[in-house]
Amino acid sequence: MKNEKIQAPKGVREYLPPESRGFEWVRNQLIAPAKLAGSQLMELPVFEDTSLFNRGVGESTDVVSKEMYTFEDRGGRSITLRPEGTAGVMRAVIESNLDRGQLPVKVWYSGQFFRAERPQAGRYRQFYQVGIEAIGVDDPALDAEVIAIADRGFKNLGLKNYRLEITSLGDNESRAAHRVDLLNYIKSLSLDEATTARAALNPLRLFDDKRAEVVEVMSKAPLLLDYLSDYSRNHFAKVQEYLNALGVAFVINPRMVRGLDYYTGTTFEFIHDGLGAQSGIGGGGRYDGLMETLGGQPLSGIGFGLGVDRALLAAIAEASLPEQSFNADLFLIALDESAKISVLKLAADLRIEGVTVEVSFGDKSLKGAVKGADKSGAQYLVVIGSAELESGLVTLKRMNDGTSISVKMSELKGALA
RNA sequence: GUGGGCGUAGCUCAGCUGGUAGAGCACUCGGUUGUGGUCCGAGAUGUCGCGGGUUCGAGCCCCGUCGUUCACCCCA
Repeated sequence: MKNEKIQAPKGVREYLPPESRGFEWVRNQLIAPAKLAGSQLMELPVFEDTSLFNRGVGESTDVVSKEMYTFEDRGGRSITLRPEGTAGVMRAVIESNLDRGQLPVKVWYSGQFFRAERPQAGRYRQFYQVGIEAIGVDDPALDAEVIAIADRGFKNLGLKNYRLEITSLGDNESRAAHRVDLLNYIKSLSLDEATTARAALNPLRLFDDKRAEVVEVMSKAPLLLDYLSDYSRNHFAKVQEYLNALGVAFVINPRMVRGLDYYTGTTFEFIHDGLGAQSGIGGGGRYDGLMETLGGQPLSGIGFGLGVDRALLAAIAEASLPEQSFNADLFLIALDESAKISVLKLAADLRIEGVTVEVSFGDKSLKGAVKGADKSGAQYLVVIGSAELESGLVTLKRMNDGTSISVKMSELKGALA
């Protein structure tokens, strides 16, 4: 009776060797600019009280209304696997009073997020993001810096075939004025029921509809950018001025819609053209009311989330992923049982010195073991048997050209250079 | 939640108008005593996703189901 194999849950993307090297590299490259800018790590739980997302992300969003992994724990509490990162950061900041010191609070995070969507190219039920948040200061220069940090991350990957789109969603005053006119405009259209329902939840969402007829009528709809208050307009103009000064290329997309309700003011998205339908590789924006909504001080903040899975796909699409082969410096083979202890000890000693050493295991023939050394990509090979143990001399073989020299076992490290 | 494509050896796939399965790569062993890559030889491996139906006979046809993938919706 054979046991059935267990598969990974639907929609998860795993990164196994050797591909995991690319994933690791991409994640490190994406977050490096944030560290250079003074952000510090925040390690957060992957599950939170469900109400955090209901309140923070917004009940009207698809993310909350139909894509959350929500379950009851053994104490009867409603728990949700985090679908995004910002709400959790805010919760932790408020809970631990991190906003009582020097502002802005600057943090970064990295990890898994979960949305119960139908999987697709570049869209997974468990996906990886790196992100930053800068909380407590409403300065357009900070907006520009945050955007530039994200842009730098993508440039670190060698990506070229992407664009940065920005817009401003304005302050409450701006949006209220626009909303009246937009709703009136939408009312004048003859839209189907489902679309009208969407518009009632958030009229801006209609700008995101891909159907040709909807795109057509919405092209004449009033744009939020034309309703910005003086404060918001000046703020947005400053952001653009700084981005230009920093040499960060962008286009203004007045119809940009984001899927989370907390965004206000500066909002941005990075779009890559080589990924199929799921083209967004990162996005973010300012959120004025979020802290207060979650029970904290009325502080503004700005942040972004970058999709590691999609950034990796983009790097692969652009062939910008560097060769990430893992090469040990040295490969050791024990010829017989009597040499095993010496080999293990030698490997351990060399590793303390910072040398990467692999050891052959198992009852392989010498030929098989050397073949293993070859496949490992190790630069050098040493075989140890009774002769070596007696003389203290080993044959150091350079694998790429097959040449070898005789060296003292105690001087191996120097010979590896 | 809706729709399309695809499930055959570890991987990539072939398999004619239905006659109880194949290639390449990878893997293991060998080609004289303690040294890989190339070459040569030998070898192991599949409940053809699963269940049912049609048929003398199904990898191939039909139905269902599960998985996977792409797209809609939405988003990283």
